Amino acid sequence: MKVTISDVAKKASVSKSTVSRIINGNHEQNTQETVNKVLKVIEELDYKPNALARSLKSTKTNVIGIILSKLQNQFWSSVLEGVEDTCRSYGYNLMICNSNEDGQLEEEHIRSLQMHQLDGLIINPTLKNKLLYKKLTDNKFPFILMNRKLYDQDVHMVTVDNIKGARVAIEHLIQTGRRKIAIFLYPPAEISPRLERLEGYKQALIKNGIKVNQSLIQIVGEEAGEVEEAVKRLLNSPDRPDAIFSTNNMMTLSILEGIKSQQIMVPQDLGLIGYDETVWAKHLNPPLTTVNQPSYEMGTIAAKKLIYLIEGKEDQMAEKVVSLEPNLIIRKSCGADKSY
Amino acid sequence: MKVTISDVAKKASVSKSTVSRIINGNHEQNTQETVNKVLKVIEELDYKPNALARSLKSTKTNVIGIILSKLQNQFWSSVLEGVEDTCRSYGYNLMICNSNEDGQLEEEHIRSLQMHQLDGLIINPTLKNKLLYKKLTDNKFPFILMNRKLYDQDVHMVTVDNIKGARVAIEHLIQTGRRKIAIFLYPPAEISPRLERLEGYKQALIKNGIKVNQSLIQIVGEEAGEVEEAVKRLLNSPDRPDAIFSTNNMMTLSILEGIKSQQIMVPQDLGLIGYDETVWAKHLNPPLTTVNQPSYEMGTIAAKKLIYLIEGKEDQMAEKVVSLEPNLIIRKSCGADKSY
DNA sequence: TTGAAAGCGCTAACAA
DNA sequence: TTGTTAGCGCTTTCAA
Repeated sequence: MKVTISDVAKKASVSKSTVSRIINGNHEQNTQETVNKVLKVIEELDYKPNALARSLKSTKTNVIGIILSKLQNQFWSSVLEGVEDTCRSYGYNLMICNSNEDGQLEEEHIRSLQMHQLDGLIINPTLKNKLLYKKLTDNKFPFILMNRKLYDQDVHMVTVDNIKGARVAIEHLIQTGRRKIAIFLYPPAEISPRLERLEGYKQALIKNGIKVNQSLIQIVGEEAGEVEEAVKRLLNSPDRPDAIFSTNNMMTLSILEGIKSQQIMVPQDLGLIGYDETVWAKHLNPPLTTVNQPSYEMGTIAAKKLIYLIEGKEDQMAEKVVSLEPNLIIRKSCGADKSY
Repeated sequence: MKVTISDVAKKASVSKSTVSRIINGNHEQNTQETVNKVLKVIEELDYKPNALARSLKSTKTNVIGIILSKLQNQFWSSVLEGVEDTCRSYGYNLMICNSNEDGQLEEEHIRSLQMHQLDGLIINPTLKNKLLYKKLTDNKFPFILMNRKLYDQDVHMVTVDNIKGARVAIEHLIQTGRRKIAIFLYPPAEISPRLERLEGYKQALIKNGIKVNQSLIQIVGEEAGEVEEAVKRLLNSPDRPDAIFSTNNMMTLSILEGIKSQQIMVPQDLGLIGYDETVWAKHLNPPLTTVNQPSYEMGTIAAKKLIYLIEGKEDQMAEKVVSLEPNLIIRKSCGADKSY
């Protein structure tokens, strides 16, 4: 049997309002006696306030939502941990959805989460239907976009400087003597991390007087095997590169696979830098040089931003668009460390 | 401005009950005319029913909760994906919490989730306070335990056969000529996957007439560096093993680290098998032989079980305790594949 | 075929 | 210091 505030009130011989005041900590005016009495009954009955009823009145649920895709990617599970930790420390619960990069699904999730009256939303947007975010803004619904930029709307975002991430990686390759550097990308479409990494790649080349060679820009599909095939093709072409820059951590594993099948040695014959630091990067053969993104911080910052927004503490909040800094973790795969 | 059922009713010149019937699909008795009229207004106003109010009446939220720890471990993110996919396909939302192996925190999460009137809970239990699960059972609160067994209570569980997982791994090592096989474990306490993996290890040895050597059973703490140290110590002791069985995927990376620092070759000098298949296992040097656990299935099964339980479809549900089968993925690190 | 009204469990304004 | 009451947005019984 569910125990409600009325049960507590009855058993303690007080009114519901008194109980309500006490469970909400507004008992400055109550006798210590009543407070103790009520607290005792709450304990005895193991009374748990119904958050639904409370929220219905207060129009505040203390629940936020997060819409992600590819949970299995370590980058995202790390972001999620950051969000979860922050939510807990601020007294919020978290609802999680997986959009799977499907715009339709993303829309359904947003709708469903709004029906549950969530206080706000953190989204890694699919960008398939930009009207979605526009509607949220129009409804004054608090939300934060993460990782991918929405260029033409003035919304809160937490991103990483992807131009810099790519530039630093490519410049490092150039400094250690590589000249024919290939970049591997999933189809950029309008996805800013992909576009920006390509941009950073080009900037670094141009700045160092190296001509951008279109055939070294490899845009590959996400189906199994496509990356391996592209690597093999490229390594056997006249444009064979002396280094590869991979822009995704899963993709890097496939690239390695492709390289190995060609009996090519990393880093002697080919330098390699991957995007995203992971637990396994340093255990690959050779240990992988990576561009590290502050994923956990991205989660904590997005969550804090959202909570400030919800609680009207815009003053405590950083700029509307936060851009985090990536950094290069140098190991052996890029060839800078000559101890092989 | 929030639009409520009253707004719709007013604008459509019908009563709230009529609107309610229509949004819930109970409009067999309504004129097609009224239905269309109301639907049109709902569209125009972009009306979204308030799930809080609805749930307050119906005492059903269509939200379930999951309490995990170590989200960053691929095993768990894969489980989570299974749960999420299943929830979506059955029309449930998912609240996620991280217990961080902290019994106190676990209790707070359960309490908080119950306050939110969740329909049920999936838990990877810390087992720090068994009364917690007892109370859930006493309250007839639907919940499923995952991965770790609760031995002395009759509850719903989805687990993997860890005795078998370990046995298969060890038997494979024995068959390929290893005799001095070490096992690395985090402190087992009452955690069934750890206890069972140790049990499977012993069973396999005994069955093959190999004496269990206590100094080859390495129980190591979870602090950074402890595993590496233990590996180094063991490899330089008189009891130096000819194979190592790692019982955790993170631990395996540390073991590899320790091995490398000793200039020992895997698998020539030392065979190695790790627990849990991961995206990176096949890319390690040498490619890692692993015991694969059906993690995604564990998630889907746990979620389905819970939903059946919530919806009173116990008949469609498998046994109260489901045990899944692990399988060995043979690569080079164990030494069976002699192509080195 | 539709509507009126009670009530889910809680909070808060107002009254005592 | 405490209680009474209205109402949050919805569903559902009962009546029309």
